[in-house]
Amino acid sequence: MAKQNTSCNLQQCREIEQTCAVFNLRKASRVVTQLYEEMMKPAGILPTQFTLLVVTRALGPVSISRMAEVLVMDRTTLTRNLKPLEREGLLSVRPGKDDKRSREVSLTSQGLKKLEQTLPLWKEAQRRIKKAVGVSRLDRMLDDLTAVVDATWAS
Amino acid sequence: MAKQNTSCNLQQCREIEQTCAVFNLRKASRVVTQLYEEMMKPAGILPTQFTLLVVTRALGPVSISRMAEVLVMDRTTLTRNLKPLEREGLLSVRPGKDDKRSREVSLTSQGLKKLEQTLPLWKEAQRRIKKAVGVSRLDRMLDDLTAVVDATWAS
DNA sequence: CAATAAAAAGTGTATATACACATATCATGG
DNA sequence: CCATGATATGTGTATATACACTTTTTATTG
Repeated sequence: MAKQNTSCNLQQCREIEQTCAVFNLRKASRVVTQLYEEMMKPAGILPTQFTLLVVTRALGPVSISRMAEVLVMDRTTLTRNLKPLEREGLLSVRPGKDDKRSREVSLTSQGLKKLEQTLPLWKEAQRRIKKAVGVSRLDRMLDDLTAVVDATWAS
Repeated sequence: MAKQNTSCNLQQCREIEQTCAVFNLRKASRVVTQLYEEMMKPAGILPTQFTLLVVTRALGPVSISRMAEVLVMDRTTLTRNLKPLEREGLLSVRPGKDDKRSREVSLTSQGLKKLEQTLPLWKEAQRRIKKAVGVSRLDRMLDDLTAVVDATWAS
């Protein structure tokens, strides 16, 4: 009897592709990021950057650490991601008032303008993906994604 | 009457955070990637790299373009992502036999060994996330992620 | 108050991602 | 057979991501 490889045979590798959480999450992220990038191109902003503007608007002047916490993102990643937006004058990052260690991120008037300009494009992207996968499925997935973040973060 | 900002007010920005597909997908990707990275650390391999080994095993000797297609990843991204694995001797990338333009990716014996070594760690990571969010929810999410990829890719 | 621990942030390095552009090879029609 | 378009890949550049390490400032404690 020819002995099959017991571990990591073809069948098993196919199963991994289908069931691996990180692979499928990253794959979906790539695809959806592409869609939003395409839609937001007229505004000259990337979806990741749009997110930073939105969060800055929501949190008001906010420290980098606090913002990273909300984004569930490494602090140093955020520091670098702020750079292009700072350069474009959409955000300002200034020394904190009370605590000289901290720096506070604020939306500039240009940043607000960009936000307003991008909003309809974001809405159109949301409409597209809703239409493509269905509202109920999308809502369910958003709910599940939040659950995954909360549960994984906690563990 | 003090006029509120009609667009991009605080309330709206909070709603964007909660409903934005790309933001929530990327956030979940970050968190889950961290978990798998942590679990796979003993094997000295990153989850993204583990995925490439799995796909190479599943597809056998395969061209870069074909592999990128399966991964739903830009071809040039794959080219770069193969580099560390090639350097480590886990994959080989050699000129194609028939078509001199193409290059074929294969798993080396070291690569197979690494795959077998990492598999139990991957399983443990899968177990962890299943336990954290529940099997039914995870299965449902994987299903939805696939649907999103298919639907978005098509549109 | 001085020493020391804790907190906030930045930098060096490495990987992941994709677009625009360039190069090499293959296929096809005259 | 050769010109031309299609195909397979690589490179330059830019952003996204996080870890290890460092620096600066604040808080704690003896």
